[in-house]
Amino acid sequence: MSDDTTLAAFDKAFELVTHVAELMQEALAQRGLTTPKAQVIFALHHEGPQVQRKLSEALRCTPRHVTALIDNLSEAGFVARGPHPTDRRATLVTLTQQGVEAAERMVREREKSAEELLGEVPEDQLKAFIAVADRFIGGQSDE
Amino acid sequence: MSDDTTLAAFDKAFELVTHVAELMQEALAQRGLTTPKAQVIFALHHEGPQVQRKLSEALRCTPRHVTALIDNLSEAGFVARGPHPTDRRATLVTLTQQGVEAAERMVREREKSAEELLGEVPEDQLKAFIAVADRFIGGQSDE
DNA sequence: AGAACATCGTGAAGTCACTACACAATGTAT
DNA sequence: ATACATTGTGTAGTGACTTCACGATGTTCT
Repeated sequence: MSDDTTLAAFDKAFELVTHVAELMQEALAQRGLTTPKAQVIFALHHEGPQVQRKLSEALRCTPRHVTALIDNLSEAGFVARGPHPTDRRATLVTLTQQGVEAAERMVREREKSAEELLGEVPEDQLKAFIAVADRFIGGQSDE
Repeated sequence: MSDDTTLAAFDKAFELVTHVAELMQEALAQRGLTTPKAQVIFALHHEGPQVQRKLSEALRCTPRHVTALIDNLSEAGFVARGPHPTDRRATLVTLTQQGVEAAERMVREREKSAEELLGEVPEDQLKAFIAVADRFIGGQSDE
């Protein structure tokens, strides 16, 4: 059947992964960020201030590492620690003004990049892309 | 309003990247490998025995790191160091039997996974996927 | 109330992937 | 023969991330 195309599409997905991962890291590095740090900023941006424990779940890393991440981000001025209103063990992490601006800038750049890269692509192609991507994301057994 | 679809496709690409990267790492970890180690094995598999310097270019990492990688892979039995026929400074890295088997197994699994995941997808959708992926990748692919 | 236990964040220490620098051995050019 | 380039590796360091132990606080149970 279309085995060749199937394989080509499969390989292309890996190529895409490599390439996009690289692009993303470069873009973030330019702003002094790494992927997990950006994840923190995004999490705070659209979930609001959060406790570190919650962030560690969102990033799927240890609470200890979140401490380090927040140390780093707060030193760089993106976030700030504050007291939790009811639980005095917890600290509430909030985006600073600079953090909010960074988040918004990244959102705008996402839109700009999407338009630049895919603006001319016909809609049905995009939908096919999404459909195939969902195949990857959907069914899978790691065994 | 293909803008929405454009953004959706863009975001989907990132989702795909995250997901596939994870899948790949899990699959490799099961065999005691990491991404760069697997790259070494593949490079040797379809380029034949190579000098470390060459591998460092293929992996775009420092020669020093290749040394560490090969130390590791050779300890695990996947590759072996041998003398270079003409240049006595260089060592020639070769796949062991176990290394060859690992490479072949991974190739087979790639085919199996491709079939499982994308086997039922119509060819024109796959082609659209590839076309869109190429938009991301742009004008350049190394290798 | 007090004892027992769970939870939040962090210090200390370690692993792992990776880098920069220095260097000995070898190859190449003049 | 001298000078320089190149191959691989030791030493040392960074950065992301983990496990373990602990003090401070919150919760529950009698």
